[in-house]
Amino acid sequence: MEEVRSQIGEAFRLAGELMDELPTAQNDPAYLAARCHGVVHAYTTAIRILQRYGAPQQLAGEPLDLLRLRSGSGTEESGASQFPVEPTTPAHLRRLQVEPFHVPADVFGRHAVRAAGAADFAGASGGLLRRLASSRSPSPVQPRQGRRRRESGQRQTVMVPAQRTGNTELPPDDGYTWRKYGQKDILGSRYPRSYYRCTHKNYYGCDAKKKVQRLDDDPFTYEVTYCGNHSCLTSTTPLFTLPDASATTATTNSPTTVATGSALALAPEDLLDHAQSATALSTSIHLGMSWMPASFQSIQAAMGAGVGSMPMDVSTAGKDTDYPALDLADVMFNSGSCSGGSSMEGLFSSHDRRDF
DNA sequence: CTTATTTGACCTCA
DNA sequence: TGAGGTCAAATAAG
Repeated sequence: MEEVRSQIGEAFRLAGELMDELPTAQNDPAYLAARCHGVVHAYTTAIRILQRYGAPQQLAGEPLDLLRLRSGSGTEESGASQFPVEPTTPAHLRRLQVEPFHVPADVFGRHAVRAAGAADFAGASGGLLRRLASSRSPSPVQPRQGRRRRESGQRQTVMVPAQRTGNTELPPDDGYTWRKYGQKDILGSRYPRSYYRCTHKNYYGCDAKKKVQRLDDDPFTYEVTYCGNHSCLTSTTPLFTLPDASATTATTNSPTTVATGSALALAPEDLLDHAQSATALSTSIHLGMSWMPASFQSIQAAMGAGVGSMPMDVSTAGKDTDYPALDLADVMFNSGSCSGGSSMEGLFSSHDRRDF
């Protein structure tokens, strides 16, 4: 249940951040879409956890099913109307290596790597103080075992643009939560390389890791190398299958979001199954993504009328005024701050009493 | 109190 | 042998 709370809280937090960023990011639909992806992902993860606790499939899947696009009602199925991924310097987004490995789709989000970036590049604190302390009392170093570097099996390198709003020095987020465990100056590189592993390593034995390094010739682009698969709970959730993943709009989306629209944890064969069979979950998410473009127009419209009214604008601007998803959105966006306190209780007080 | 970050030291491998 | 990857103590932050 803690994980559910965590995921729901994360979704609220992301939604709150998204609201805060709307004024500055309103002209960046690709970024906004990525942020919305993050919110959906958090909720989806919570749903999957709840399903493990025995929530009926139908009930647990409802919120996402509510996102399902009424295929007959819109024009979103045409490639040209897929959400407008900004052609952000395609050269920066190209994939360097193509191996049977897949990176998360949400490379533009930024919630997961907490505060690492600022500290990374500002060069903070603890280490220096510790150095001073340890210099006074150098402890004998015990030989340690198990530092294996081998397992260079699955590896994938992608180029990710730095954030274009807020703190551009924050390393890119990919929808997972990472914990930094090292930083290294690389020979011939102006910028250090940071090493991250999955936050859930200790809980789920998740071995996913990534290296993040800024490019020498383009400090606003990060080279992110993913190593290993996520085996943790949240990360096994197929993140997003972007609309074109199954066919139609390969030319309209950025290479990164197109080619990498699946979770790390998915093996190639899984991806095929994933794309072909379109499981309930992925379908819901998938269609939920398709729901975004129309919303953007509403968001843009809402900008002029005041952000606070956005949820209602979304509901009224959409073709389907009975979009049940809007109830979810309404809850999300009307929940006030992302701190989640009272609104979270409002949502889950009854569940808590059920003592999962 | 718990969790994340920093960073020097240590380990592996080319 | 040295570059790159990892560990873990010290520390910061919430």
